[in-house]
Amino acid sequence: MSKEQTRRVLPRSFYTRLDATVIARELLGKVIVTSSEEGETAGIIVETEAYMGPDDLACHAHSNRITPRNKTMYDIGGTSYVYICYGMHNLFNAVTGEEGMGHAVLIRAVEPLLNETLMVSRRRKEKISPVITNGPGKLSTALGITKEWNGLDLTDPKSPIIIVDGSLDREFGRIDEGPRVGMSHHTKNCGNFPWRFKYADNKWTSKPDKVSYDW
DNA sequence: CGAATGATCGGCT
DNA sequence: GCCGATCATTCGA
Repeated sequence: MSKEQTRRVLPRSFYTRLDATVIARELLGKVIVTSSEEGETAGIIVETEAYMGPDDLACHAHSNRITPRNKTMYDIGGTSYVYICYGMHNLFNAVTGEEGMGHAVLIRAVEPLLNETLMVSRRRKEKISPVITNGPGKLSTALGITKEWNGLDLTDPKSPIIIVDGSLDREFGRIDEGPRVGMSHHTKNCGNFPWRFKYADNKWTSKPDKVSYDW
């Protein structure tokens, strides 16, 4: 990563604000940069979901419960929270809020920006297409994110994973809001909170691509 | 210690 | 659209 990009790492103050839905929205268009021995890769965030602490039944931090898995969710905003889902997928979140709050933003899709070749090969595919990064598990594979990167400081330029303000000369258009994905068993209340954010006209977003309240 | 459960994905119909 | 893979994690006995 260039010196110029390093200067644009999102600062702590970006993450420690309230609430997570604001940050989830503002993370759209920002850039995740990862580095490993394999090389450097980067993607533009095009889809996010907010998870908010004790009152959000779908959040790992609901009811303020603390377990070995979710404890980094209570760290200060700007920390990475990576966990294994369905026994095989690494899901990447940016912790938000102050220490102890248990808020985070899940990154659900990115648009490849740097080193498509490495991302395609990590996904064991032949060519670049949205299937490389259009899901939370997929983008982690493409960017080389594993649970070993849980608890890292996303605001430290020396971290293997950081989020920068790409200052991209791009117009991303309208933002869709809708219910979060995978909430079918949370129909009680939190299931239909409109805490999923995505660019309406970007082909790199995940499925289901329809934003609906028909349930 | 055993059973149940996923903030998913990919293959198949 | 449906379904099985696959296992870390959590919870209860």
